[in-house]
Amino acid sequence: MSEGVEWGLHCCVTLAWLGDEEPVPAARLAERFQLPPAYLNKCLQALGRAGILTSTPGARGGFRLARAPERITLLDLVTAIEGPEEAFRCTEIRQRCAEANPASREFLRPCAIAAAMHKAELAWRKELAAQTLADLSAAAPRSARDAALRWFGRGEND
Amino acid sequence: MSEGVEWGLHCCVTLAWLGDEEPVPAARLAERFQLPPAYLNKCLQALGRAGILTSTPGARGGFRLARAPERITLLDLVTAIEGPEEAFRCTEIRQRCAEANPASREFLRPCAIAAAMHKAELAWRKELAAQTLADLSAAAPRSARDAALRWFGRGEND
DNA sequence: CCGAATCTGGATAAATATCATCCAGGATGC
DNA sequence: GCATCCTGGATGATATTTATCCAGATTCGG
Ligand code: SF4
Ligand code: SF4
Repeated sequence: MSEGVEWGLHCCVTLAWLGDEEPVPAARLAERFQLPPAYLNKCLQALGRAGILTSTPGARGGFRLARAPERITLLDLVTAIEGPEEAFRCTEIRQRCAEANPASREFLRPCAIAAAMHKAELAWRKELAAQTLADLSAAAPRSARDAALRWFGRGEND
Repeated sequence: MSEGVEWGLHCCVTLAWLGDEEPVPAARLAERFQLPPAYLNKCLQALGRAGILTSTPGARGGFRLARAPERITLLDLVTAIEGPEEAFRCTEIRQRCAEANPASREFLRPCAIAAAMHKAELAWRKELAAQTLADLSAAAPRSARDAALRWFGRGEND
């Protein structure tokens, strides 16, 4: 799984803590986590395209959550970064069997192997969809949240 | 996910169909699915090390299932090929926070993010562990099994 | 005992995906 | 106007996956 998922999760949790009063520049988030600014920006762009973040260009611009943390699931986030493809990609090696008969109808329906892997993938997605950003930010210790607020200079007004 | 998982699944289902009367050479399995023989062999070796297949060297040697298909789960197979690491690897970017305080005990316990991703991974593994090779070979259409038996020249005695 | 078949495992190379940087363009606020 | 900041494409570096090859070791059949 791409490293950007971890980055995106941390950034989103942080944005949830900060509230969406004013956007946070990508460079500032990168600085916070000591991540490569340009590449983190690419990840945040992906989250923007997925409708998880909204971006405002220009001075005093940046990123903020596009909707309430309660309505952003981990599945949304993972899908935005990793893409919608399943982990198990079937390459249809079955059809390459030496005596494969193209006329056979058997190859049209998904086989048991693909179905089994798909079922497991669904269980994974379901679990991710059951957890929201709000859960994450609530589960973190208060001290972590306070530290983030302080670091971003929002300690007093929130 | 590595392509070898699909190969391994197909090979194991086929081996389950063929029974373990006599082993099947890797080259023959590769021929069956039109896969690169040398690389497929590497995958089968991994299954061997994981205790899913047993290999017999020498003439008339090859691979066979190490135990009954009912006792080989998809999780066994996937883990053997993909390795035991979880998809989500935490790189502890939290500790890189600008004001990270090494003395803080907060960094010792796993954070909410890692816990959430781990929970989803467990759901995936659980689903994989619930399905066995026997389920797969039973779910496949009879014609597929018959074709495999015929192709391997085992149509008469099984 | 000999030779063909077959696995083992390490070295190596090719192909691909991931990670990272850079830059020109456009938008926004001061 | 100018500094800030996002956008998106091009490009390069690095890591992983895929694939090949070869020198042993083992077994079988004759
Ligand atoms: S038989 Fe199933 S797993 Fe194999 S190639 Fe076809 S769909 Fe994929
Ligand atoms: S806070 Fe959680 S997800 Fe982030 S680096 Fe630490 S353990 Fe990993």
